Amino acid sequence: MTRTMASIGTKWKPIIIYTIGKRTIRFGQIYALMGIISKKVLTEQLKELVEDGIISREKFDELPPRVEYTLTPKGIDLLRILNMLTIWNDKHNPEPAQK
Amino acid sequence: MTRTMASIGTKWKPIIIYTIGKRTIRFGQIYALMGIISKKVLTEQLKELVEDGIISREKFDELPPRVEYTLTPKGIDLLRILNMLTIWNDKHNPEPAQK
DNA sequence: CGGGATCCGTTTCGATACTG
DNA sequence: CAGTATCGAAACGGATCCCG
Repeated sequence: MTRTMASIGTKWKPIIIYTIGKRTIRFGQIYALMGIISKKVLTEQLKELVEDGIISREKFDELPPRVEYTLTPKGIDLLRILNMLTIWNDKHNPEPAQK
Repeated sequence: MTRTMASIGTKWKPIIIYTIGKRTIRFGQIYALMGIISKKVLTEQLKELVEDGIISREKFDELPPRVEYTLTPKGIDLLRILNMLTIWNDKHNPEPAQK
Protein backbone atom coordinates (compact mmCIF):
# COMPACT_ATOMS: atom_id res chain seq x y z
CA MET A 1 0.00 0.00 0.00
CA THR A 2 2.77 2.36 0.90
CA ARG A 3 4.48 1.39 -2.32
CA THR A 4 1.30 1.74 -4.29
CA MET A 5 0.93 5.28 -3.11
CA ALA A 6 4.47 6.08 -4.11
CA SER A 7 3.47 5.51 -7.74
CA ILE A 8 0.37 7.61 -7.75
CA GLY A 9 -0.14 9.26 -4.38
CA THR A 10 1.24 12.58 -5.44
CA LYS A 11 -0.16 15.92 -6.28
CA TRP A 12 0.29 15.63 -10.04
CA LYS A 13 0.39 12.06 -11.22
CA PRO A 14 -3.30 11.24 -10.99
CA ILE A 15 -4.12 14.43 -12.83
CA ILE A 16 -1.59 13.65 -15.53
CA ILE A 17 -2.99 10.15 -15.98
CA TYR A 18 -6.46 11.59 -16.14
CA THR A 19 -5.39 14.17 -18.71
CA ILE A 20 -3.74 11.62 -20.97
CA GLY A 21 -6.73 9.34 -20.83
CA LYS A 22 -7.34 6.76 -23.53
CA ARG A 23 -5.54 8.50 -26.30
CA THR A 24 -2.14 9.26 -27.62
CA ILE A 25 -1.12 12.75 -26.74
CA ARG A 26 1.88 14.99 -27.22
CA PHE A 27 3.90 16.64 -24.51
CA GLY A 28 2.75 20.10 -25.44
CA GLN A 29 -0.90 19.10 -25.29
CA ILE A 30 -0.58 17.71 -21.80
CA TYR A 31 1.23 20.84 -20.80
CA ALA A 32 -1.45 23.07 -22.31
CA LEU A 33 -4.39 21.08 -20.95
CA MET A 34 -3.06 21.08 -17.42
CA GLY A 35 -2.28 24.75 -17.59
CA ILE A 36 -0.79 25.22 -14.20
CA ILE A 37 2.07 22.76 -13.98
CA SER A 38 5.59 23.79 -14.93
CA LYS A 39 7.42 22.05 -17.74
CA LYS A 40 10.12 20.91 -15.42
CA VAL A 41 7.76 19.17 -13.04
CA LEU A 42 5.69 17.72 -15.86
CA THR A 43 8.81 16.26 -17.41
CA GLU A 44 9.88 14.75 -14.11
CA GLN A 45 6.54 13.21 -13.36
CA LEU A 46 6.17 11.81 -16.86
CA LYS A 47 9.56 10.18 -16.56
CA GLU A 48 8.60 8.50 -13.30
CA LEU A 49 5.30 7.32 -14.72
CA VAL A 50 7.18 5.74 -17.60
CA GLU A 51 9.52 4.03 -15.14
CA ASP A 52 6.53 2.73 -13.23
CA GLY A 53 5.10 1.27 -16.43
CA ILE A 54 2.00 3.40 -16.28
CA ILE A 55 2.59 5.32 -19.49
CA SER A 56 4.72 4.72 -22.54
CA ARG A 57 6.77 7.30 -24.36
CA GLU A 58 7.53 7.39 -28.06
CA LYS A 59 9.99 9.84 -29.46
CA PHE A 60 10.12 10.74 -33.13
CA ASP A 61 13.35 12.02 -34.59
CA GLU A 62 11.91 14.95 -36.41
CA LEU A 63 12.51 18.63 -36.34
CA PRO A 64 10.84 20.08 -34.47
CA PRO A 65 10.77 17.03 -32.22
CA ARG A 66 7.60 15.19 -31.37
CA VAL A 67 7.02 13.00 -28.34
CA GLU A 68 3.84 11.08 -27.73
CA TYR A 69 2.57 9.58 -24.53
CA THR A 70 0.03 6.80 -24.11
CA LEU A 71 -1.30 4.89 -21.14
CA THR A 72 -0.11 1.30 -20.91
CA PRO A 73 -2.62 -1.45 -20.00
CA LYS A 74 -1.50 -0.99 -16.43
CA GLY A 75 -2.18 2.71 -16.75
CA ILE A 76 -5.61 2.13 -18.23
CA ASP A 77 -6.48 -0.13 -15.32
CA LEU A 78 -5.42 2.66 -13.04
CA LEU A 79 -7.45 5.18 -14.98
CA ARG A 80 -10.54 3.12 -14.29
CA ILE A 81 -9.91 3.41 -10.59
CA LEU A 82 -9.29 7.13 -10.88
CA ASN A 83 -12.61 7.43 -12.65
CA MET A 84 -14.22 5.79 -9.65
CA LEU A 85 -12.63 8.45 -7.50
CA THR A 86 -14.32 11.19 -9.47
CA ILE A 87 -17.61 9.35 -9.16
CA TRP A 88 -16.99 9.04 -5.45
CA ASN A 89 -16.28 12.73 -5.30
CA ASP A 90 -19.40 13.69 -7.23
CA LYS A 91 -21.49 11.46 -5.03
CA HIS A 92 -20.29 12.93 -1.77
CA ASN A 93 -19.56 16.52 -2.66
CA PRO A 94 -22.33 19.12 -2.81
CA GLU A 95 -20.84 20.49 -6.01
CA PRO A 96 -20.05 24.12 -5.24
CA ALA A 97 -21.35 25.17 -8.66
CA GLN A 98 -18.68 27.75 -9.31
CA LYS A 99 -15.53 28.95 -7.63
CA MET B 1 -10.45 15.93 -10.06
CA THR B 2 -7.83 18.32 -8.84
CA ARG B 3 -9.95 18.84 -5.78
CA THR B 4 -10.53 15.16 -5.32
CA MET B 5 -6.83 14.54 -5.23
CA ALA B 6 -6.34 17.23 -2.66
CA SER B 7 -8.39 15.15 -0.23
CA ILE B 8 -6.49 11.94 -0.68
CA GLY B 9 -3.59 12.44 -3.03
CA THR B 10 -1.03 12.69 -0.31
CA LYS B 11 1.62 10.49 1.07
CA TRP B 12 -0.18 9.61 4.26
CA LYS B 13 -3.92 9.95 3.95
CA PRO B 14 -4.64 6.78 2.03
CA ILE B 15 -2.51 4.83 4.47
CA ILE B 16 -4.32 6.38 7.41
CA ILE B 17 -7.70 5.54 5.92
CA TYR B 18 -6.49 2.05 5.26
CA THR B 19 -5.22 1.72 8.83
CA ILE B 20 -8.45 2.89 10.39
CA GLY B 21 -10.49 0.55 8.26
CA LYS B 22 -13.97 -0.49 9.33
CA ARG B 23 -13.55 -0.02 13.01
CA THR B 24 -13.37 2.58 15.71
CA ILE B 25 -9.83 3.23 16.70
CA ARG B 26 -7.95 5.48 19.08
CA PHE B 27 -5.29 7.99 18.17
CA GLY B 28 -2.56 6.03 19.87
CA GLN B 29 -3.46 2.87 18.00
CA ILE B 30 -3.24 4.53 14.63
CA TYR B 31 0.04 6.02 15.69
CA ALA B 32 1.37 2.66 16.81
CA LEU B 33 0.11 0.73 13.80
CA MET B 34 1.59 3.14 11.33
CA GLY B 35 4.84 3.15 13.17
CA ILE B 36 6.76 5.60 11.09
CA ILE B 37 4.64 8.75 10.98
CA SER B 38 5.21 11.54 13.48
CA LYS B 39 2.49 12.62 15.87
CA LYS B 40 2.48 16.09 14.43
CA VAL B 41 1.87 14.94 10.89
CA LEU B 42 -0.67 12.34 11.95
CA THR B 43 -2.58 14.97 13.87
CA GLU B 44 -2.57 17.32 10.90
CA GLN B 45 -3.70 14.70 8.45
CA LEU B 46 -6.45 13.44 10.75
CA LYS B 47 -7.74 16.96 11.13
CA GLU B 48 -7.94 17.45 7.40
CA LEU B 49 -9.65 14.13 6.92
CA VAL B 50 -12.25 15.16 9.47
CA GLU B 51 -12.75 18.45 7.63
CA ASP B 52 -13.22 16.55 4.39
CA GLY B 53 -15.86 14.39 6.01
CA ILE B 54 -13.91 11.20 5.50
CA ILE B 55 -13.49 10.34 9.16
CA SER B 56 -15.27 11.38 12.30
CA ARG B 57 -13.65 12.25 15.58
CA GLU B 58 -15.10 11.72 19.00
CA LYS B 59 -13.41 13.14 22.02
CA PHE B 60 -14.13 11.90 25.53
CA ASP B 61 -13.53 14.21 28.43
CA GLU B 62 -11.60 11.82 30.56
CA LEU B 63 -8.18 11.87 32.06
CA PRO B 64 -6.09 10.72 30.39
CA PRO B 65 -7.99 11.86 27.32
CA ARG B 66 -9.36 9.44 24.78
CA VAL B 67 -10.12 10.24 21.18
CA GLU B 68 -11.68 7.80 18.77
CA TYR B 69 -11.72 7.92 15.01
CA THR B 70 -14.10 6.16 12.64
CA LEU B 71 -14.61 6.24 8.91
CA THR B 72 -17.77 8.01 7.81
CA PRO B 73 -19.92 6.44 5.06
CA LYS B 74 -18.02 8.63 2.65
CA GLY B 75 -14.79 7.28 4.06
CA ILE B 76 -15.93 3.69 3.76
CA ASP B 77 -16.80 4.28 0.12
CA LEU B 78 -13.31 5.61 -0.33
CA LEU B 79 -11.81 2.64 1.45
CA ARG B 80 -13.42 0.39 -1.13
CA ILE B 81 -11.65 2.27 -3.88
CA LEU B 82 -8.37 2.13 -2.01
CA ASN B 83 -8.79 -1.61 -1.77
CA MET B 84 -9.05 -1.70 -5.53
CA LEU B 85 -5.76 0.12 -5.71
CA THR B 86 -4.03 -2.60 -3.76
CA ILE B 87 -5.59 -5.18 -6.06
CA TRP B 88 -4.35 -3.15 -9.00
CA ASN B 89 -0.92 -3.07 -7.48
CA ASP B 90 -0.84 -6.80 -6.80
CA LYS B 91 -1.97 -7.49 -10.32
CA HIS B 92 0.67 -5.40 -12.01
CA ASN B 93 3.62 -5.64 -9.67
CA PRO B 94 5.93 -8.64 -9.78
CA GLU B 95 6.02 -8.70 -5.97
CA PRO B 96 9.68 -8.33 -5.10
CA ALA B 97 9.35 -10.91 -2.34
CA GLN B 98 11.66 -9.20 0.09
CA LYS B 99 13.52 -5.91 0.29
C1' DC C 1 -3.06 10.32 26.31
C1' DG C 2 -3.74 13.35 22.56
C1' DG C 3 -2.40 16.81 21.01
C1' DG C 4 -0.22 22.12 20.17
C1' DA C 5 4.03 25.01 19.45
C1' DT C 6 8.70 25.48 17.76
C1' DC C 7 12.47 24.73 15.11
C1' DC C 8 14.74 23.10 11.27
C1' DG C 9 16.40 19.98 7.44
C1' DT C 10 14.62 17.88 3.18
C1' DT C 11 11.88 17.69 -0.73
C1' DT C 12 9.13 19.64 -4.05
C1' DC C 13 7.76 23.27 -6.97
C1' DG C 14 7.92 27.07 -10.20
C1' DA C 15 10.06 30.88 -13.05
C1' DT C 16 13.30 31.75 -16.18
C1' DA C 17 16.74 31.04 -19.58
C1' DC C 18 18.83 27.99 -22.75
C1' DT C 19 19.37 24.06 -26.41
C1' DG C 20 19.19 20.45 -30.35
C1' DC D 1 8.83 21.39 -29.81
C1' DA D 2 10.35 18.99 -25.94
C1' DG D 3 12.91 19.14 -23.01
C1' DT D 4 17.46 20.55 -19.51
C1' DA D 5 19.85 23.57 -16.05
C1' DT D 6 19.80 26.58 -12.42
C1' DC D 7 18.05 28.92 -8.67
C1' DG D 8 15.21 30.45 -4.99
C1' DA D 9 10.64 29.90 -2.64
C1' DA D 10 7.52 27.17 -0.46
C1' DA D 11 5.56 23.05 1.31
C1' DC D 12 6.36 18.97 3.84
C1' DG D 13 7.84 16.14 7.41
C1' DG D 14 10.25 14.91 11.77
C1' DA D 15 12.21 15.80 16.57
C1' DT D 16 11.54 17.77 20.75
C1' DC D 17 9.29 20.01 24.48
C1' DC D 18 5.15 21.34 26.74
C1' DC D 19 0.37 21.05 28.55
C1' DG D 20 -4.50 19.79 30.44
